[in-house]
Amino acid sequence: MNAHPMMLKDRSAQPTDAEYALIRKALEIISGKWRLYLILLLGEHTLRYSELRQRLPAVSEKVLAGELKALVLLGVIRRDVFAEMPLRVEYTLTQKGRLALPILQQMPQIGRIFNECFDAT
Amino acid sequence: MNAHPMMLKDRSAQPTDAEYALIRKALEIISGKWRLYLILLLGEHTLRYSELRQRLPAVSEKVLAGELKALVLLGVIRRDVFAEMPLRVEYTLTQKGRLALPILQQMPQIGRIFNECFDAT
DNA sequence: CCGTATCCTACAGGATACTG
DNA sequence: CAGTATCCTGTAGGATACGG
Repeated sequence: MNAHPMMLKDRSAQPTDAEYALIRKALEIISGKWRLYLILLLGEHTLRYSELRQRLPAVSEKVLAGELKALVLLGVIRRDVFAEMPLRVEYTLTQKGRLALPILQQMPQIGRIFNECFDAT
Repeated sequence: MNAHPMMLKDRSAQPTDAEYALIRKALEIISGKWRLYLILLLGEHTLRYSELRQRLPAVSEKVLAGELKALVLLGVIRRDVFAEMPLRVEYTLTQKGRLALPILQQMPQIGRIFNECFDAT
């Protein structure tokens, strides 16, 4: 493993596709108004669809369902259906999701840094 | 400092505005196709406008200038103008930017996790 | 060299009604 | 309960030409 994740050789180097692709993939995971928030919620407990809805009052059905589907496809979360009556569907972080979680949990800290009002030099 | 950045009290808790606001702010810093990449580039050296252009061949003038302006406004980077001939303009991370850098440098690792092909349970 | 100024398009995100 | 199916809108991002 390299010491520095963004190691470019010299000042005139073009961004390599490989380096940039990792960033794009990372952004795909967390981008959008709700994706990162969903991941952090599911980092604490497995939750059902209706429980997620309660925690995101502002998001529409279509969007929530779509984001969940996207996160499943990306391999961040898993969807488990229990054929009970009434139907129960639970969402849980995958192993990859749990691996990424410690890094993603630092994101609010970024927000904290830029809300603070100290010298901006 | 709390052990857990996203600590909700119980399962029926609504997301507090404060918690979600931190996430929104963090996303504002890194979202968009180029913002995070720009920050990581400037985490290595101070760069001039033309040097940034060379490293982002695919981005248009308007977008690059706009993203830089946004990052200045957010307090992530600083813009220094040197009244030479020809004109020189340099972009550098602010103190806040440097504070956030170690966390942001972990983002490519997220990309790496989800490019790997291991069991996705 | 270091950017604006215009114009344009696709798509993220939302409101609402309906379904297995 | 756990979602689709439609329809609609704003804006992020891009192409290109011009300006200090």
